[in-house]
Amino acid sequence: MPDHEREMETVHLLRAATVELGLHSARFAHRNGMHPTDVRALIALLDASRSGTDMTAGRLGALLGLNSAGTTALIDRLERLGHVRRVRDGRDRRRVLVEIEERAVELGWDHFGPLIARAVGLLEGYDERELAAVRRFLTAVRDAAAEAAD
Amino acid sequence: MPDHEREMETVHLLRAATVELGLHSARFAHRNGMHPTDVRALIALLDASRSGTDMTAGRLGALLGLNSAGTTALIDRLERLGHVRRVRDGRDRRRVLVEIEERAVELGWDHFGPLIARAVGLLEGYDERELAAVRRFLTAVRDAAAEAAD
DNA sequence: GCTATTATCTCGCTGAACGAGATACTCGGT
DNA sequence: ACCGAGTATCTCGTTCAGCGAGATAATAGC
Repeated sequence: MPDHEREMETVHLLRAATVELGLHSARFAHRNGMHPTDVRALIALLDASRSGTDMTAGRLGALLGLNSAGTTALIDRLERLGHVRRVRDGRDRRRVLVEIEERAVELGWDHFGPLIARAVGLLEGYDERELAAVRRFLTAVRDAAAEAAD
Repeated sequence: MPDHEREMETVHLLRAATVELGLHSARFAHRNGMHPTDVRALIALLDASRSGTDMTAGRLGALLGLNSAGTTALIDRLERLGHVRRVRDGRDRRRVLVEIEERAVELGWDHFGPLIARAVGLLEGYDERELAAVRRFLTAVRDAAAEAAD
């Protein structure tokens, strides 16, 4: 049986980093009178916006694992806080598009920006092979966790 | 202004991996009739057990950011499911030590074991410098997120 | 046009977590 | 040895996120 010590310790490091990032996200939520789910919703909206897709209420709820009632309540909360707005889809008027407000984007950047900048700065000191190693590891972990969904 | 493209994409990868790991943990919770907080509690108990520290009710609640009422309810839930047991501390009889049951450890290993094994297997293909790069990155991210707590 | 399907919302309920305060135990000072 | 301050946990009543069931509104197929 081989010696897995350094590899195992690295996996623990990944978990520790994940926990701390979760706590950091929870602080953002708390500081702005929100819940973890609300933050996840904003992140999903930013991702959609970045990729040019528009987000409907139903799709958002499905992404977060909420049922329709919970989704409505979620969007109500975010709308009340001024972080999103509801827009009826003109093509299919059953659908409600959820759009993120500029204010929410700035709020998120204020909180997560410094951390992101620091991580980017760190990686700038890495050579090509080191950066590739990090990317390969993160990609594989992401895919492995995603695959386990069945 | 420098080109941050590859570094920024790597940070997005980290976030994606974090999200997927969170979902994987949520599946474990759901599958066993538990809530995210319960899983976090079990992880904290495993960490304490690994480092030989014993965990009191109060310390557990503080770690998870719960107040005393919530902590009592959490331990009640875990005890009802047979995952932990309460043990009065002999030295300071105000304190309640929370000990994890072997059954819960096995349950966790069944769920997270395959993912951990896969990550370890991946890292075995890395040379010394690549592994060090991954460890350096994760350590720095963990510390940066933890430092932001104030 | 009429029916089936899809998207969202409303209502009533359960349960996690909170604040306030009760209870039980420990420890330092006199 | 006692008393009061401090500490650890638990109890009670409340709030609110999320669920299940079902209502409402718009679209699509025949």
